[in-house]
Amino acid sequence: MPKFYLTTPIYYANSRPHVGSAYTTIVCDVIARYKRMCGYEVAYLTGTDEHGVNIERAAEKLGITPAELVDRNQQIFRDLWKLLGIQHTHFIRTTSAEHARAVQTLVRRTMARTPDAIYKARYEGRYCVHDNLYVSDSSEPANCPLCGRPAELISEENYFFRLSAYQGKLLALYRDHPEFVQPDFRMNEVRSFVEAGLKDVSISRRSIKWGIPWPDDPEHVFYVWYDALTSYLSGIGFGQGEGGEANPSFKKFWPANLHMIGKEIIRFHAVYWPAFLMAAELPLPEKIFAHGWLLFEQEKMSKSKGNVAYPEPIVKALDELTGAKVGNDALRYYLLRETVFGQDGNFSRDALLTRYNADLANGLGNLASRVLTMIENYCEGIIPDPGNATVPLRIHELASQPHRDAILSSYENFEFSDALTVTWAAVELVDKYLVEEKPWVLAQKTENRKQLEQVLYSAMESLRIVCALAHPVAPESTQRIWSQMGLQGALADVRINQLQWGDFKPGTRIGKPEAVFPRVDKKEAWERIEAMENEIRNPAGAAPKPAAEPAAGAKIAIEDFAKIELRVGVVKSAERIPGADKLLKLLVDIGEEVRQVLAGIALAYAPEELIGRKVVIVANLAPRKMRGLESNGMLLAASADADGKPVLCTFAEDIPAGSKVK
RNA sequence: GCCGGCGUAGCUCAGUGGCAGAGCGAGGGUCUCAUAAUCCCUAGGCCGUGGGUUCGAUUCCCCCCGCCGGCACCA
Repeated sequence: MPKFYLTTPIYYANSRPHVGSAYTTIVCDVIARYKRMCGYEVAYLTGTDEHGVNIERAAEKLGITPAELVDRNQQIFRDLWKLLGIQHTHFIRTTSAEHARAVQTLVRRTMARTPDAIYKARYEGRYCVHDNLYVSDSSEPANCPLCGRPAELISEENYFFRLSAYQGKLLALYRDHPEFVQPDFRMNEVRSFVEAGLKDVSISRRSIKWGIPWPDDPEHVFYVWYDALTSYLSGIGFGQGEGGEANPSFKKFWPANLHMIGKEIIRFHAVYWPAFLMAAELPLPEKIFAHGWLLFEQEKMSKSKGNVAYPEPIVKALDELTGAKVGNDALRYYLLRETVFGQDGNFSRDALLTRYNADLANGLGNLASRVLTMIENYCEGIIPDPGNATVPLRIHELASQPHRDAILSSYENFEFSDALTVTWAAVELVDKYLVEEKPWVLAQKTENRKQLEQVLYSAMESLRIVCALAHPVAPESTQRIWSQMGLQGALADVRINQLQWGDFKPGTRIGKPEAVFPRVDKKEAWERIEAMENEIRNPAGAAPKPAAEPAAGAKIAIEDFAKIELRVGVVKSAERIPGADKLLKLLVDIGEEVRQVLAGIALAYAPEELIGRKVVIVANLAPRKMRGLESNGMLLAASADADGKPVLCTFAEDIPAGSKVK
């Protein structure tokens, strides 16, 4: 039996999952179910990334230990996956003993096989706590390229991975396997990133405790990305025996056929990860697919905007309002149907409810209902024998092998929207067919019996095939229709690539027809979802959160603050810098001198409107060069979140330039 | 600034060198097996602007405008 091994990212367990994580996981589940129906033995790994400063700090805030925090959060992930019908076969926690062993085994193996791949050196630089990312930018101050938050300054002895040595090998990999990264435009982005040159990366930390200890050097703890990526190995059994490959499950499933990720973490998967594996002399995964983001009502979801959507309210609200278990399939269908996979997509409750009523309730659900009712009423609930009547041409087209194969090929290429569009075209066609043939009229006269039976058989057989083709996306409801049609066993066991017209056995006794997708009132559903979302955002009894998240982490002493010299400055001149989008060159009078300060505020402020304004300057910041120009100081500005435009600090009353701010 | 993509009916998007399409929404009609479901008809849209190639361009090329992504850069 051929194998297929796919993974979701190992989700960071510092908070609960939103629809974005659910999206990735659902997509993988659809692929996993599809592959199983094609006869593959599937290993499907997901899990939680439970180490790092962020977890430490989040736990500290709640007054619990990191272990307690991640225990709690990983359970929320598991519960959600259960609610969404996710059939993962493996779940890895990075705090588990077997994972720790795997990480240590991997690094030992690497040092044994490629002795110069890992070395110890002093790291002085910036680290983004939020994204667990070392910021390679050597300028000062540095900010995280992912989230834009200021990176924290750290200086410590670290183990480094010699990524710089892998530029040529990675480029060769991309050249020989252009399918390695998908979609293709991502491959191009990755390639140009690597062509621009690679720096070595730190893969250990000394300053934190909450991590996996470095073998024979327990002062060090593994860098979170090295730790987390290794989950793809440990999750299926790596880490046993000499070299780590003794486990039969690992032998069977590695290398992964697919790492499904969001586009924001492509660099780690398409650059770091293959380099880590090359150094360890392990086979590389076959494919990295980076999908787009799910925007919420056209905006990027972000906690600070308060527009994070969670999956649970949608699923539960639909289940409650319909009195049927439909929410999960509705969400899955919507996510895969509405967006072009790979691109950014929009998540809109209104569109979801529209899709539910139009495609699921009025479409598939109603078709099942009308066909089953007619079998019940006109054929005593027994599937009729069509004899050797030819299949009506148009129906036959949709049920034919080329058509089936077109849908399967869409699944194969992760073109879920296409697969569903074509599958649902079959639903429409059968509806049309019924209107044309009018079985309810045929049933009036006994001489039409043969034709009636042929029509109803064709409709049932089409419905059977549609259910099978839609099963990976809508597993629960298609199974329910399957059972109502009198078909035995699990639809999941059907070999989707061997579907044949005519396999529906005449004489089958159907089950009791029952609405699979009851219609919902959109307004009512919308309000119910909204209410449940608010419940999650602001749990009853919980104190409302302060609007601005306090700078994560430990308090500083007054002496620390005293090191910072803040002064009032007056902007004397301001001009754009050629070649820079965001940067302005300012001359600022701070009393005893006029300083040249560069500030990244060009998107928010026109140069001319700044002249004469009183601003706050960090006066004792070390000079730094940007775009070839020296900056002597830093302008203070506030921004709502990572994407927000900066707003300058200013004064309501008058105050002379040079005054100290404290 | 560099690289890439996009700009088509109210909305979401397909699409091809030669009569501009689908779904949703809206309007009208129809059937009655069905979940007030199905099915049929109806949108006269400068296919972003301006040039060019061509017998002919929405589809090929160039400029411009607007939007988006990656890199660089940045609070």
